[in-house]
Amino acid sequence: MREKIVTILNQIALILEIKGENAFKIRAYKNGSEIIENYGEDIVQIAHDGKLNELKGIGKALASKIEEIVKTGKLSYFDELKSEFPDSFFELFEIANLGPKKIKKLYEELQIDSIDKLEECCKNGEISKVSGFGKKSADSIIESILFRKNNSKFFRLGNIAPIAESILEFLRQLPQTSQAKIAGSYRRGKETVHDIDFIVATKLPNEIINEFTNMPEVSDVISKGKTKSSVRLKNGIQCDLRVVSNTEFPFALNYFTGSKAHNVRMRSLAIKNGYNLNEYALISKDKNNQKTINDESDLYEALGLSFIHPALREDQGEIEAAEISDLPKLVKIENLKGTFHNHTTDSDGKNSLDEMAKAASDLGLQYLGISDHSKSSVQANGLSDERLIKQIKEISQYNKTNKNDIKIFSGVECDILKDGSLDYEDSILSQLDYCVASVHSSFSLTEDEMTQRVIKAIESPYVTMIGHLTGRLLLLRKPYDINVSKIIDACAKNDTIIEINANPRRLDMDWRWWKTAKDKGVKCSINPDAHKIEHLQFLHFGVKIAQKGWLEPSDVVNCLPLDEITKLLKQKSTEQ
DNA sequence: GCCGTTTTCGGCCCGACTGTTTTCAGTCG
Repeated sequence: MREKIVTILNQIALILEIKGENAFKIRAYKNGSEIIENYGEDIVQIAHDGKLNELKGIGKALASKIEEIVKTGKLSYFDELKSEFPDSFFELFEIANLGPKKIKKLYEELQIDSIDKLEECCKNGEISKVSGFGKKSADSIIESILFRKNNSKFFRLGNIAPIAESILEFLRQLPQTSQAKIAGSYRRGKETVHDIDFIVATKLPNEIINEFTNMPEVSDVISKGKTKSSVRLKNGIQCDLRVVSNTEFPFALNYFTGSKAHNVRMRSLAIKNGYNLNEYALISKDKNNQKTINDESDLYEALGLSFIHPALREDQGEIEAAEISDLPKLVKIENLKGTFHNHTTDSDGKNSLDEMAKAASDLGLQYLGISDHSKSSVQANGLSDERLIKQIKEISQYNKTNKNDIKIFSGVECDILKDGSLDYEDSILSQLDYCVASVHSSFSLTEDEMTQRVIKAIESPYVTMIGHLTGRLLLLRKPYDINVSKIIDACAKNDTIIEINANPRRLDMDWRWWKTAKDKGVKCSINPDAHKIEHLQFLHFGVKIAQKGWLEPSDVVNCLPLDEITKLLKQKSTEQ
């Protein structure tokens, strides 16, 4: 439903652009679409309660439209607007360098209302009849169409992290570089990004830009100017470079880190304080009040704010919190003392218990939870009752040897069966230190059925935490229908932990929900879902997501040292 | 269409690059 609202509001904005409506009205719809997309609670519930216009940016008009969508599944205003255009029309906005003005022209003069027609008109040269479209435009449109066919628009954070970091390293070691950082949604730790933004401070911009466009990873140069350049890498992702002076660096870094909504707040705050803020400077209207800004924290301070961690810059209350120095002290990777969701060769992992234990110990962890698949996950070589009991004994033996100086907890990733029951009898589950319960089958239940199914598992005294709550695979598979808000309430009531599955394909539960969960007292466990030793590194992505969800070490159970986590797990098992 | 510590009207961020035309409009971030 959320997705539907987001799409409708967004498409209304596009149509209004075509119609040449007031730019601020268009912005209001785009804004509304983003607000709904990023809102951390149950938007359907809020709509039912008639509380939509309590959200900043959603006024009367948008609220009533969203309510109509929630109640009827459609919006008559939108249907009316849309009736003039075929569905395929909206594809045109996905073509790079084509915006509303050009699309309008193409539509009016050549009746282009789909990508197929657009491609045809570019190829047969007809497009040059329209003023403003030359050969270069036609070629670049054809190229964009081809790219869209071959690549999805977004990339997973985990997939591009290695190349992003290696390009950053390359830029940093250039003798002309004085500072370099990655900005954009990558820096904010978004789960998917559509480009990587680099900011470099130098006195020799031309040389930096030349080095950038000549990197071996580059497949083509999209643009190249005096202060900025864009390239496409061989793996398909776009990289943007901004070159600035040392003085401009903190402003450029801040501006291009965003988010857009955060920037708007920053700029209006600047105006309120008698400044003008842009990507190059903070200019005081009063010449005697010019501030010295050496880094981002100086900038925040100048605006009366404490430093806001990039992960929080989504205009989700961070500005208000920074004004009263009430920002969370975010969890960091070094706070993690152990982790729980990990597989071994006993089910579908690639490394043995001993290898996993050693790798975890090498990372400095004090404890490692082993949770292989349960028997219903036949495809993953799930453990039968006997094999699980055997593993429990092996782990107990292993702990006695104290090998690798790490404590192993005996767990299982237990399937939540279609009716919400668990994959083992209580007599087996009670022998474990903990249990991660996950859905691995029957994904297409209705929202109510799926929600009830998972709640039933949450209510089991043997379930310690819920694994990959929505089952989503980023850019591959949608989350299954589940009412996250109700799940959070059930977890709060039953003292059940929710995991952040740190596998970059999942990053589930979504960061947008964590603030709500935290406020309700639900604890988090950051788990790599490791199927081999290298996967333990996924914890880094999990921490980013936790940071985006405002989580502090005290919200994350695997920040507890060994003695305290042992106590917590025991407590849980004696409640039964 | 939204918003309000100048509050119900009047403002809402703006600079760089490209491709086209020939001084600028459109797009992007």
